[in-house]
Parts: sequence; structure tokens; C-alpha cells
Amino acid sequence: MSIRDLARHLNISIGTVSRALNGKSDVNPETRERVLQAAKELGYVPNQSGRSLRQGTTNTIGFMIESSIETADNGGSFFMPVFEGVQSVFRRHQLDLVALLCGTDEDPGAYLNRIVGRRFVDGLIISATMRNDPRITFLLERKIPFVTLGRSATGGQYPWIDLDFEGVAATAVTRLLKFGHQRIAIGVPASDINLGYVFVDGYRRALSAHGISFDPDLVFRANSNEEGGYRVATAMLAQKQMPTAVILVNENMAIGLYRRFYEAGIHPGRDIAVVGFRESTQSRFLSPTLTCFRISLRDLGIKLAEALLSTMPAFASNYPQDSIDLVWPMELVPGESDGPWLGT
Amino acid sequence: MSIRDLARHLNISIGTVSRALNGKSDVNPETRERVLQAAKELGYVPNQSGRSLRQGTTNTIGFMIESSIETADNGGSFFMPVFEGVQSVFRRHQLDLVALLCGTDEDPGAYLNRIVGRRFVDGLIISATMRNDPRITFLLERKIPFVTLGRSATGGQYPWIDLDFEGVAATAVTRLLKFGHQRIAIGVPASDINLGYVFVDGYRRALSAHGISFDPDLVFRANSNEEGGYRVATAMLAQKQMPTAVILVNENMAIGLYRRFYEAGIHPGRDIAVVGFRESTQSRFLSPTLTCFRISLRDLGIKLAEALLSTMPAFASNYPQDSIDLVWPMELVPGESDGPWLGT
DNA sequence: ATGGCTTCCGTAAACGTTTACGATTTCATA
DNA sequence: TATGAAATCGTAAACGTTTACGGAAGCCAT
Repeated sequence: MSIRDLARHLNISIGTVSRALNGKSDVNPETRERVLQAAKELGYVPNQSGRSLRQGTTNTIGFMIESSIETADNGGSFFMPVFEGVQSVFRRHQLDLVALLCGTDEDPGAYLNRIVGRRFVDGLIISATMRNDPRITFLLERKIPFVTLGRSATGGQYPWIDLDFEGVAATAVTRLLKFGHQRIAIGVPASDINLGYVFVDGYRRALSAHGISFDPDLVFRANSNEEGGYRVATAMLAQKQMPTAVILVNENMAIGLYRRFYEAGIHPGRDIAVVGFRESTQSRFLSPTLTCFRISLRDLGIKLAEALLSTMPAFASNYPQDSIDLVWPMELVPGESDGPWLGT
Repeated sequence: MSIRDLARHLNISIGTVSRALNGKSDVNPETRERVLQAAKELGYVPNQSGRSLRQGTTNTIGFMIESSIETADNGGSFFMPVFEGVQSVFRRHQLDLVALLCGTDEDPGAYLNRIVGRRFVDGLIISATMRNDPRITFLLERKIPFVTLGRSATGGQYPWIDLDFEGVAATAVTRLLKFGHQRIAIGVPASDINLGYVFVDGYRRALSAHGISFDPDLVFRANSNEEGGYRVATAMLAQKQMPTAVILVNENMAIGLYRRFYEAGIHPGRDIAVVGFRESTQSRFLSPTLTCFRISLRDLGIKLAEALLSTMPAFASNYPQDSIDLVWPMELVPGESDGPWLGT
């Protein structure tokens, strides 16, 4: 069922059929109607390869999602809603979105090189941005439109959207200080993901804004999952003077942390304050419910899509450049996991 | 950087270049070496559109992942490891795997029709199979190779792999009966996903095998997330005679269930037995830790890939047909959430 | 010297689209 | 009526690749 078959069936040329289907102006409205009708009846859908070959564009966007061991167990709850949002925008432009999950046993650079080299996608969304991310320099020199979810220390001119980790750190720190806490710890990912650096920076700045000196012993690095949270709690318990509060960069860590404290007979929310990130269905149903930060992942996805489109020549006219380099604000949702310090 | 440029640069014809790159036999080893060398130096990667157009094959497989509201929050933890496994097999055959997430505001049938019509993929993996799934009949009549994760009541000849829900139900029921429980409830998804039907069937059969009559009031339907678990617990509490044990089809439900019981002052593992499904990082760190079933999702993914390849003419020779229609066994992992019935 | 292999390589068609260009018709206007 | 513009459509080239086919060269045996 090619366009040629369709043309033969209608007794008109394939050029006219193509123009009719693509909404070009120089075609008789009546003919167009006949073509569209026949296309629907015969179930004709244009072959993407032929179209791509001719126009040099694939009408697909790739969303590269990290699937490392660390994030494999919880990444989905984050990415799925974002993906939803991105897709809702692309659908309006007949763009198909595909998720590209680079396997753990393949080098992300090589993977990206293959995808880009094959002209598989017209643009890319890059997530889990590293502090120094070779993917960014690669895409820049290949002039592939892209946007990153998460800023990076890598140089160059490209749009990025990131969560407001400084804001989160500042809000959490001030809140906990107001509650009377003095030793406030944080739990951040052990990997080289840039998120960790930004978070620690924000934490540091927030502390110094209140005249409190930074204590490196209060920064706990671990995997961003339940096991990591468990380890953080264990490390906290081992300190001569245990922190009275802790800020976690990942809500999955909270479960492991809760568990470790439960084993030690320590009640989060009473004996120790916990602030998590980010709000999810989970955080509302933990006991105690987690104080954390709310964010509309779907809206984030929408902004991501718009930022990408603004860098693509074919769509840039509809999307002004001002939607790029965005720091996404988040709102604190109080839970039962923190409160006034009752200790000595 | 097309094959033509490469040929010009080497002063040989494009036909020879193509043959050299594709490992055809009728090319001088020395020439082949030169071609491969030049391709690497100049960073040549064959254009996928051109290749697809010519061979009628795209070298990509689609993994259609459900992203409905219900599963958006937890689907990732399940699919990511499966995806990993699938990808590890496809990589060996130079096949690229892409995740296709059908947005919630688009009809899955229409989405699939577009993907297939465009000749976007050579094969498909379908998940979240419905009891009556129009996608299956569609793919069958279009003769697109596919495999489903989850069996279906839809007729036709196609490979599927499913988890052993009967086994899970039987094991859980016998275990709980041995513990002295009499009123054993189950929590299953409210949607039309076939998984729910199979699970209830297994539960029913397991009960009757022990001479216990089936009580429809013990089947609780809810969303497969934390909120659903909360609702299930609420419904259980409302019954005149509360069940003494409950089997959940989703471990995320356990969190919500725990929460509701916590609010009611009831301790899972002591006052009520909970058996969950499936084991995850979470289930090991909940308090109490969840008795549940273990499964290697990566291995599951590998089998899925093999089943699909066995139906694709180009690969079938390497993959015998016996790997299809598989019921995946699972192993129980005891936790703290169930035990002997201590009630009256 | 001729014929027949084998080895290697070039030529050209084909895949399904889109689109620049030109051809034809229609129609109003001079 | 002649003319030009507008509307509509057909023709053919082009995108990058693979591959069937044939040709050229080399070699060996007759």
C-alpha cells in the first residue's frame, strides 16, 4: 500500500496525491477530499523511511533516559510523567517521541553516536546530565538540536531546564533551622550526576546565609534508592553526635532511611526530622508522611518540549527563545516527618 | 557524509563500499580494510532511512509501554529492568530498541496503527495486555511480528510470556492457610488488564483445592498504587468480620495499605498478614519487610527478546520456537509482613 | 590460442516519498 | 478574440542505500 497504489486507484498522479495528503495549496478541494477518503478507506499511511529520505528529517524525537543500575529501580516514576508532558506537545506537531534507554553495558557516547549517525531522530532530550558530559559537546559539534534535563558544567550554548535545587536546599534548611535543628545533614547521590553538586552547593549557601559553617561530615553520599537511604541512616547513627535532621535528594532513600531508624528504635518526625525530595504517591502514604517538594512533572515535560522546539529551525517560529535555561520552582509540602527539635 | 562521499574519497564505487561495510564476500580483503578504516576516520554511519527504504526493514524494535495514569507512578520500576534484558539480546543483532509510550490522551489502537503504518519498527513487544486486546488482532492481521508480556483472552496464534500468577496465588494461599488464616483477601487492579482476571482465577482455584469456598467480598479492586492499597485497607476495615490476611498484586499497594492500618493502630505482620507481589528494593526496606515473590526482570526481558526473534523470519533460524508461550515461575521471599494467625 | 573458472569491482535499478518545474485548462479582462 | 493570470495537475529528479547483473582481469588447463 504505497502512494503509487493509492494514485493508481484514484487515477491521478502520485504528485497530486502527495500534495493532497500534505495539505499543499495547489490542489482542488474536491480532489483532496477524494484522496483523503481513499487513504482512510485503504488504510494508507506514508512510509516513514521514504519520507525521511526525501526531506532529511525523521519526525521523531529521542528522549534519552538513564537506565543505570542505580536508577533502574526508581527512574520510571520520575520519567513517565515527564514523558507524558513532552509527548503532549509533540503530538500537536506530528512528531513521534521515542524513549532511548542506553543499556548499562554500553557506553552512552557510543550509543548516542550510533543514534545520531543513523539520522534516527531530529532532536534529543538528554537527562541525568553529568557534571562533565561528553554527550553535550558531541551534540553541539554535530549541530543536533537538543535540550538537557539538568544543567551541567560542560561549556557551550544550549538550552537546559533544571529543578531548583538551590531553592529546595534553602527552603529546607531555613525550615529546619526555624524548628531549632542545628546539625542538618544531607543525603546526595554518589555518582557524578551534576544534580549532586548543585544540591550540595545550595545547601552550603543556605547554611552560610544563616551564619552556619559547612561541615563536610554532614554530607552523606549514597545510591539514590532505598538501600542508599539505609546506608545514610547507618552512617548517621555511627557519628558521635548524630544529626538531628536530614535532607534527602530522593524520596526512595526515605524508605531505606525509615527502615534503618525503625530498627534502631528511632522515630522519624519525632526523634529526627526528615525532609525529602520529591513528592510522589509514595511520600503521602509513608508513615510518617514525608515532608517534601511538589513539582508537576508533566508541566516540566511540556517546557522541555517547548525548549527543544525553539532550537529546531522548522518549529522555532512558534516557540520563542525565552523558554530556555529554566530553573523549575518547587513548592514545599509539609508532612509528618519533620518538626520542632525536642532533644537536648 | 554519505556513502557516495566515502566512495569518492577512496576512489572506488559505492557498490563496493556498501559490500565492504556489510561484510559481503566478493570484496578484496585489502579493499575492505581500507573502507572500514576510512569509514571510521571520517565518522561515516549509514543513513537508516536510505537503508530501510531499500531493504524494507528498519532494524528497530518497539517496546510499547503502558503509561496510563494508574501505572505512570510505578511502571518504571518494572519496565526498566525488563527493557535492559531485551536490549542486551537485540544489541547482538544490531537491532535498536525504542520505547513507545502511548500517551494517556491518545487511543492505543490509533497510536499503534500509526507506528505500524509508517513502517517504523520491524517488531513489537506489547505489555499491559488487556483481556480483550484489539492491538493483538490488529497486529495479527497486519502480520507484524510481536510478542506480548502478559497473556490475553484474545484469540489467535502469537507468542506470549506471562508471570505465573496461578503459582503465586497458590503458594500464597497455601502459606497463609498453613499459618492458620481463614479469611484471605486479595487486592487486584480495577482496570481491564488481563493480569487481574488470571490472578483471581488462580486465587479461586487455590482456595477450592483446599476445600474453601470462594467469597466475592474478599476480592478488592483498586488502582495498583499506594492510593489503591489505602482504599483496599479502608474497605477491609469496613467489613463486619475483617480478613486476617491479604494478598496484593502490586507491591506499591502495600505502602498505602500499611499506612491505612497504621492509622487504625493495626500492625501488619502481627495483627494482619500481608503477602505482596513483586519483590523490589522497596519491599526489603519497608517496615515490616514484605513477604513477596522474586523474579529476575532482566531474564524475563531476555526471554521476551528471544520469543520475538523466533517469530521474525530473518532471525528465526537462531531462535527455536520452543521459547514461546512461557509462564514465568517465581520464588517466594519470606518477610516480616505475614505469620501465624494470633487472633481468636 | 582458446575456453572456462574465480575474483573482484562498477553500473544501474529500485525502495517510497516530496517538490521544483512545466504543462494544461479555465476564466476574466483588455 | 487575444492575452495573461490563476488554478490544477503531471513529470521527473532527488534523497542514501542495497543488490542483481555483467564486465574485466587473472589464472589454469586444454
